[in-house]
Amino acid sequence: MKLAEAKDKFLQTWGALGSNWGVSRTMAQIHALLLIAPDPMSAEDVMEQLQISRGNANLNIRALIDWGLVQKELRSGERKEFFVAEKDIWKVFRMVVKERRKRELEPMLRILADLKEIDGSKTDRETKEFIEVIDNIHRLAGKADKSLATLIKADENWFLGSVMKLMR
Amino acid sequence: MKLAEAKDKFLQTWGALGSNWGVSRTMAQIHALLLIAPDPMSAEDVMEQLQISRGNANLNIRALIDWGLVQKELRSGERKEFFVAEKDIWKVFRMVVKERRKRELEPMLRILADLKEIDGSKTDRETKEFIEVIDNIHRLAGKADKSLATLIKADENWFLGSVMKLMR
DNA sequence: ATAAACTTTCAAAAAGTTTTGAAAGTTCAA
DNA sequence: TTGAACTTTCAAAACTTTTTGAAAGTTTAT
Repeated sequence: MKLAEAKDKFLQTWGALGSNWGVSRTMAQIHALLLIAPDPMSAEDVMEQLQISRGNANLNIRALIDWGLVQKELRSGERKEFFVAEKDIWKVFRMVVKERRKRELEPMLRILADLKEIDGSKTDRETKEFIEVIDNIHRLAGKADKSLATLIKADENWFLGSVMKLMR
Repeated sequence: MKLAEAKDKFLQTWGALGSNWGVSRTMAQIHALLLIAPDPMSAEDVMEQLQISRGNANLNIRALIDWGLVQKELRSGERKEFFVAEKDIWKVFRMVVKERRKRELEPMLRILADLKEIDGSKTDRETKEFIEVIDNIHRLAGKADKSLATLIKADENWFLGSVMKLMR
């Protein structure tokens, strides 16, 4: 396989993966592009390489910065902004987990806590079943939340090393 | 909060969550509905409660069965099919992880292995950077794959218990 | 103050995804 | 067999998300 072909395949694959991870297709592609770029790229460079519009490029680069996956790099004497991706994949993974925990898990925990406050006799089957299910979900979600909080802070080798050893 | 209101809120919340997890909105709502139902429900029941069409109900119930989240239940003397959701949330979680591992992680691992086969001098910066990045991703993805394989087989208390203790 | 070099915004268009519902298919009791 | 009771399929419609591109905004050198 030629380099150009491999690069393209990687952009496509990373893009597809992204849409399964709450990161939009283009966002993931821009990230992929920056990941394999040996040097910082300007918005213009990104637009050209991925054949996307100025607005689209701008929007998604901004989102990547928001997620903490890309950083601006300014050069003295240049007005243009350049961008670099975080290249430590373990850090990227943690960033994504962190962001999703904030956006999804935390709101859900609040709602579940609310739902348990349902009033009425815990005697009829419907109510009983409902409370039981919500409670189970709430407990698991709580544990997951704590585990993720720790994972977010953890060092790669330490984490994967211990978990995998543990798992024999 | 009244039971009916709480149920509705739960259906909406679970539906929204689903779309972040590779399970379509309606699919997740049907799952939620079955989760809190004290008894098995027929396709007709689901259609009525969720106000969705026959085709939609059928398609998504089938998908849920595919994912292993819902099971058919036949009653002798009745031609209609009834459906029950898996109510053990930890099992549900494992099922989802298992399915996504198969659908996303495994194909990606194959592609990454391929991408490393790139030919050409590892001397120029572009090629070097590319191989380096792909290799890092491949290694992390491999570790993740192994960890997930173990998690899928693990028992809830054992898993969360040990990981959380470990994480202190 | 001006203009060149950029970045940001946003409404409209395109693309992608999900849902519908009518028609076709299947199963089973009689 | 037949037909009633269901389930499945699929093309078209509805809805959602993403992308575009032109216009507006910002910054900096002169």
